[in-house]
Amino acid sequence: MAGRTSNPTGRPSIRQIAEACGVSQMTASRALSGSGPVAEATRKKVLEVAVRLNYRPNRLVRAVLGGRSHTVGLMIPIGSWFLAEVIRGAHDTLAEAGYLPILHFNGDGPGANHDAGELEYLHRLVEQRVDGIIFVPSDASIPDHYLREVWDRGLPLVSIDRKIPRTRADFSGTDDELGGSLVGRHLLSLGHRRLGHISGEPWISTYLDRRRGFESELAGNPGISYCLADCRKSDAFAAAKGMLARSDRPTAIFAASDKMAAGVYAAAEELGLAVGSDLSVVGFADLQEFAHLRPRLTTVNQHPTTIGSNAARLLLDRLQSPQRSSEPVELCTVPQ
Amino acid sequence: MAGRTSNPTGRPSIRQIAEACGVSQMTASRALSGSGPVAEATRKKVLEVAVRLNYRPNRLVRAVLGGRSHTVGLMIPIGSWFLAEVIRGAHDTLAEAGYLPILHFNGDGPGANHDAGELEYLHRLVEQRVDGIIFVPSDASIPDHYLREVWDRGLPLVSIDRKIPRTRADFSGTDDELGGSLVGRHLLSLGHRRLGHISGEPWISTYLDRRRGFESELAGNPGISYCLADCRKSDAFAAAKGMLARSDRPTAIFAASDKMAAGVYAAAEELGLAVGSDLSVVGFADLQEFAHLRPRLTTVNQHPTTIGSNAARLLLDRLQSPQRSSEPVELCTVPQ
DNA sequence: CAGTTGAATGGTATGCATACCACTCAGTCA
DNA sequence: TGACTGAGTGGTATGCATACCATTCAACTG
Repeated sequence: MAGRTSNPTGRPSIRQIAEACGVSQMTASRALSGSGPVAEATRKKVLEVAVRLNYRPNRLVRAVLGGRSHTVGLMIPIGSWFLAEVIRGAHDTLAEAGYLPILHFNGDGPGANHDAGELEYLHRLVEQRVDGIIFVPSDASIPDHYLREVWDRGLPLVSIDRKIPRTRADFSGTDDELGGSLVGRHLLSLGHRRLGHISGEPWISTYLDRRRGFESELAGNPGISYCLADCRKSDAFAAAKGMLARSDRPTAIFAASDKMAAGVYAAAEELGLAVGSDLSVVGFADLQEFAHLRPRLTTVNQHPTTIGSNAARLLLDRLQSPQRSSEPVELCTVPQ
Repeated sequence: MAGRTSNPTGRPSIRQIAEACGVSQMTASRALSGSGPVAEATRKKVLEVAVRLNYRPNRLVRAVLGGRSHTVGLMIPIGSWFLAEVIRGAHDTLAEAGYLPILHFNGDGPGANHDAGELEYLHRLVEQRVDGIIFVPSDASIPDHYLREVWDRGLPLVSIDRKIPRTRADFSGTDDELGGSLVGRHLLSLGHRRLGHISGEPWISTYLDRRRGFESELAGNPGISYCLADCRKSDAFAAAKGMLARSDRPTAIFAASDKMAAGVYAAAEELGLAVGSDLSVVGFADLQEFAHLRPRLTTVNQHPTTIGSNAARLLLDRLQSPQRSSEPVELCTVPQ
């Protein structure tokens, strides 16, 4: 029963329906979209034939005609549970608004080479005529020129997790400064007076903000000793070992990410220090990957699904009221 | 310098370029695609103007004309590290072949209600004219009628991780039977003679195959005592407790997934049994979420990126040589 | 010089849904 | 009866890149 009609694509178009019913394409279109007067008998017949032929309207054509594809580009590498949850949040909010997310990222996750891959990916999304782009800035210093290119096309941009300077992109992430100060308050309230902080790449806003919040919280208190290690994410183990080998070693360390916190655990183990009694460790992110660390890691929840959902919301707002002139918007989740 | 031309979408089309150069659209098209003879001077001018106007070809139009969108629907809920890695693998392989993945899944992950959401999502992907669909069957028994609808449109389908009966879909997953037998062999070689197995939902091929492999490995050996718990994923804790409370409790338990293995750990802890000495536990999946279990969980690596990549490869093969008649293909990664 | 290449170009149809216009025909009112 | 309404329908243009055909004009061949 392969009663396939003879159009090139082999899929039923509105024309097949019209021909099968003996009406014009226009009438069929009106009946299907309910956007005009159609005789009841005609409407019934068209709908019935549409169901029988398993007709589905072509969103691509609508996109070409209307100039909106109702798709959004997600340049988010799925490298961690955190980003996977961001994607989930963004997807759900977009889907509810009738938008579909197109995933396209630099395979190696944040930190991969930009100028080669990422720019090409961006172009592919533009060629696919996405209505906007949600992206995670890479670890490298951001070559924002190509983002400007996208903005110049009138495509709204939302950056996730990290703010990027000098670019007209909205932002969705955690209130990192508040998060850092919460950690400071927490450790002080536990009675710690010798504190350490292991920060990340110093050009990433995320780490700077957490550090600022943490340090400003300590600043008001007398009798505090504080040491700072300003390192790459992957060097946390070495940095922590250096910090813990000192005679006046800190009794509590705030690691700017959970991954670094795991490095601190490892360093403590190597030096024969017991996390929990000899040393308190606080992380940042509440990553599932580290949920089984023992003793359990104290950490800051960043609500990644909310971050993703907020990003989608920001984008949808731009799409629904395109006042291009308005300033970038920042939407932060409250940590912990 | 908003020298924007006056076309409705506000984005430069090939016509803008042609007009700006004083040539026909055809010549511009030829110059840009390099698909015909163009005078060197003309080509240079067209390319220069294209760069200046920041022209990008419209893939949607190409899709409408050619009947192929070069997009693939990914109905894969990002609920776990495993599936996130599958998505990553599929993305990378698709991207390399010039295809873009469109993500669309039932927000609640596997196990969510099918007939309502999932069918609508499927229709949305069809309306977006994806060239094929990669999907993860849900926990529920599969109502495959709507998949048949997709297949009838000529869209290739690939199912991930779980085989679904009576449906013409290719399959990419782990060789679960082999995996199960590997676990059996491993535990026997360690000298265990009292073995337990905690299996999952009995209508999911994954669990059945692992169990079959495991049991057939034990079958040839004399003097083995074996007990089986056939439960839902979430009941593993209770099942393990029941198993371990018996006087002839097993010395080794094979849990059909890492999550269940975590349940076994918890049960052992509650009963005062030490994992490692009193009890050996083996999981299945090698999930990052459970990488920090102590003592370290013995588990079977399923190579999720390879599974995703294989799924994409199967789909691309179908798209490149559309012999619709050929039988479903199964591509399995070798575990461990 | 008629005729044949072939490079370089333009013209037009294609796909598909929809916006906008025009038309027919019944019924209504002055 | 002529002018009007409005439901129901068809015609055609729209967007944009490309496939295919037709044309021009130069440089050749015989």
